[in-house]
Amino acid sequence: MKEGPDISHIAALIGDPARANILTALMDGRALTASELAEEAGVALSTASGHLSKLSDADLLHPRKQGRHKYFQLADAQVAGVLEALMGLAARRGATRVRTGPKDAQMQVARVCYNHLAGQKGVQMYRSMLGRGLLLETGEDVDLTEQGRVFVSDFGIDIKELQGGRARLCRTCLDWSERRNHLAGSLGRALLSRMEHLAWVRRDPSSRAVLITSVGQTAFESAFPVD
Amino acid sequence: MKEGPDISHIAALIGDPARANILTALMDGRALTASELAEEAGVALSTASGHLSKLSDADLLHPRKQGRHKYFQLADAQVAGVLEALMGLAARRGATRVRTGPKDAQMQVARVCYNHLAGQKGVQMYRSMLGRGLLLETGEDVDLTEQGRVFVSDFGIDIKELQGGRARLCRTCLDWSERRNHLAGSLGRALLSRMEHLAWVRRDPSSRAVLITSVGQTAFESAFPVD
DNA sequence: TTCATAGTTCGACCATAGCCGAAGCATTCG
DNA sequence: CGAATGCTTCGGCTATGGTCGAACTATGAA
Repeated sequence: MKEGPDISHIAALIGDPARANILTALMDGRALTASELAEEAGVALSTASGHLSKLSDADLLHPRKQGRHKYFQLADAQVAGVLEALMGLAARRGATRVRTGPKDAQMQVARVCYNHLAGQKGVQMYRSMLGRGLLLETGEDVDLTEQGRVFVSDFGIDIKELQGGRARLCRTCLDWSERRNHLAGSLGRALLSRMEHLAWVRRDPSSRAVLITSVGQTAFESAFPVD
Repeated sequence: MKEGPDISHIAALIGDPARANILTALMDGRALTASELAEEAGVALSTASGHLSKLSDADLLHPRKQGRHKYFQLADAQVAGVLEALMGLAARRGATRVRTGPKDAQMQVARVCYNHLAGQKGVQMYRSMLGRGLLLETGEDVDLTEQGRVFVSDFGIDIKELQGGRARLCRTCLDWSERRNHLAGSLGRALLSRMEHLAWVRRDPSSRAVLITSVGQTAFESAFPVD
């Protein structure tokens, strides 16, 4: 006896029905707010808040505050893997998910966030760059790899000039419709600007929507493919 | 809400410290008795018995009665996989294990159980045959594959003759020192008898120990290799 | 500034379930 | 046939922890 007690500790965290609902709701990698998770779990907000603290303390969740919201995400792929394995054992399906997002279809596809690209296309670009080794994700923040610098230069962007300013080159921003990261920072701004210049995209003057041209459609997909 | 509650149910089972101790003690695939598991978990036998029922009801454990003992084993590799994944997350080590087995070293290596081979060598033979597709394991019981029939015939055993008798051709028997299965049944008996005839082994007349000859040592390893 | 929304903390309540010892079966051994 | 061992069931105790509403803090909007 006196063994490592931690497997039981973690399993006990997952073992509460409310917490299990929270975790399964986050299984697809999105980030949800405390209120949404409370509803998902079927408990009061105060109760959910307690659960979310425990899950975060145990490093199963990764919380971030954005404005007056607090978004929660699974801490990493390993956590998702454990949940996956448990689901395999449980062999049950039918978790209902919250479908959340903006009403306007076009805004959901692509829009401007401050001055960089957001929406499905923004997330796609981020994930593509990450998956192909152009970006390095380190906890909260993100950076360009050497390979990424080459790619960006080839794209027609002068990195040295960007780094001159006070703004951070790369930053992550949580996409509020996709609930995933996309790229912000001066590089994010430069990429959108460059795509406008190449006539890949056109900004709708009356909204934040970004329209993708037919030439841009093809070019974007080949520049930022996702598996 | 109203989601599949089962991931929480299973996780809650693993989440109790006593049950987690029981499960980790079984992680290496051995089978242990209720009493041993009670000690391992650090609880009274009555308490452990309740835990073991719950784990068995949820199909995490596979119980078998043998004589007046009741042996418990992890239900399958998937269960072990989930525990493994949880341990990876918990990143803790140091579970102490019960070291159990007969005192006599030679008996532990190889001995006769009824009329078939038991001990390390018996388990090795069983696992080798299973791993190489000669044996088919189906729940409680076991059977020869077509490939296995060829192998056994080549070994000099007349299968048709064995099948004539009332006894079952293949049966599993739980090895009390290794706590794993080995092969019993008329085939198990025939294999031991054949190995005696080939002078691979010699039975100690004063005990149940089986002595392996030097020629047998080599031959056995090449006939029943394990990775 | 004032109001509304999002989240946290606190206090009180209460049910679940883990725990043990004692008694009851079942199986083997002498 | 007892006697001993291994396990299960039962009853009663206790504590852990999940739950909510209400009060409080922080951020953003009007």
